Amino acid sequence: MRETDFVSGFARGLKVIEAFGETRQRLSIAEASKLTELDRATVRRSLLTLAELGYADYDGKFFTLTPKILRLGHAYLAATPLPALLQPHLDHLSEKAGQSASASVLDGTDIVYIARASQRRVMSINLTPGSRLPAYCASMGRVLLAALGEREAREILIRSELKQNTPNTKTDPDELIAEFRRVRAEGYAIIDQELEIGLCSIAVPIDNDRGETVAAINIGAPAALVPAAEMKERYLPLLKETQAALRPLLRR
Amino acid sequence: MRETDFVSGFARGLKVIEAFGETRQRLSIAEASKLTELDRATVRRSLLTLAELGYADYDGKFFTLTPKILRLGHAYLAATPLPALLQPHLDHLSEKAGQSASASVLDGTDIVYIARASQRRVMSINLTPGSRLPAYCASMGRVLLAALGEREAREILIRSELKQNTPNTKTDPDELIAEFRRVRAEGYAIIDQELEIGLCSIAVPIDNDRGETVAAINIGAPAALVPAAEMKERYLPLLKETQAALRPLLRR
DNA sequence: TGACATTTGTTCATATATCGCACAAAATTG
DNA sequence: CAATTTTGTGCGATATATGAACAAATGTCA
Repeated sequence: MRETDFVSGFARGLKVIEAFGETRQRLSIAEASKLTELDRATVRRSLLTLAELGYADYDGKFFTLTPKILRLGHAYLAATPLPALLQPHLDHLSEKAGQSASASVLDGTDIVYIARASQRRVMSINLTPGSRLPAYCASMGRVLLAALGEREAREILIRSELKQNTPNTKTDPDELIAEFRRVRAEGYAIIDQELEIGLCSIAVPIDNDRGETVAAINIGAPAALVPAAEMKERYLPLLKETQAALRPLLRR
Repeated sequence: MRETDFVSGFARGLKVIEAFGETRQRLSIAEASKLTELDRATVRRSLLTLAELGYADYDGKFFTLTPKILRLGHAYLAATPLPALLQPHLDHLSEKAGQSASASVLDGTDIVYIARASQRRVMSINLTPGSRLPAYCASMGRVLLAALGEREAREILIRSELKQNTPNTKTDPDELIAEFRRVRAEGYAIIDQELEIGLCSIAVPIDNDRGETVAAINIGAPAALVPAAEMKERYLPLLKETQAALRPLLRR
């Protein structure tokens, strides 16, 4: 790509939108400038542009995003067949398991939820399409990283902030790589309260007809109700069933 | 705002992202140019910028959005307290009613879902946060338009494409305005298969402590199971309960 | 409180980058 | 294979980014 095929004003603007993501709903120009490491004048112009277009509100001091910004992400959810294709299968799976079922894909060091069928939410985490979790400590993340191959998986681990969320969290890259090898061999990943105390989950990959992994699906359950040891026998058959039902639908 | 406080390259880029929304997952440069009414060279630069940043894939012919684009919308959902605040109440409401419960806000002529607790999906519509429906024929839309006051509501109706989705759909502006008056007086709106045959819903406004309507919540049910006539007695008390529980939480 | 220091928002001139047109090349279509 | 559509690129006109300078607001400390 040539230098002139890049619209830096656009790139800067997107960076400004993402600056709101870090649990900051209101940003002053100076704050946004710090977060994005862009010049204050530049950030100001981006923010005023967002306000002019209705993507943000401005009270003279703080900018806040408006729901119109959801159009951008929705463009993906509406236009991509995968989420809509997975949804009814997740509903069915969730129904049969009596637990929440989700689907996600990898984006950098995170997994991104693209569909979800939830039973009553008992966990503190509120997950919807678009929600993100660190891949290294999520069952779907393990499955997706395992599908990448060792070198690429290791590169992502290096870029990840391997945080000890709970006493159970595995944070040693070599131990994780070994776990990916097991996941590849056995076809599923189980997380026993590595992300949050009280939460277990089990995931399997979703492959297209070429055998490429395009997503992962999982079932999450409260550890109090379903000990990690029982996750496999209770839910793996259901996940495998869903996996098999989806394979012929995923052409390309 | 001064002319020079507007970054048109940014605005053009956002328009390009939205072009994917119209159920088009793959766009060529020429297609995107037509949809956005932007010059081909401009669209090409925007698309290549998106690809360079990882928001889009490019196979040399077609561009597709990647899940990274969800970061943009998620910045809103994560940063705005309203969706997270509403979610547990919707879960509870959905549980008690045995039907799906949702929350939405107004964006132009559309309502935008910001949170949802779904029971098994029987309807053809797959709704997630970010999903949009025309306000004039949705129960939450009626509630939100009614809250605006007559002149503003009428302006939105004028801009709306008042489509006859089903034989039940009300499309006469004056009839709709009269209905808004009733909604304001009685505090709820019911839709009887105006959007889709077989789907009924009932909605109430969610006000903050100043009495400003900040969102609407609803319960949707299959007409086959719950006739429109029964929606009020079955669900209005539950909705009112949720509405009351939320009021003290919405300071500002 | 009031003086000083710091942070924040805004403006401006100018160097730089982008836009959109026109043309050429490539791909698609019938 | 000719006609049509789509894509890539060079260039002049135009729009934007930059960083310094200033003004206004905010914070700090005696």
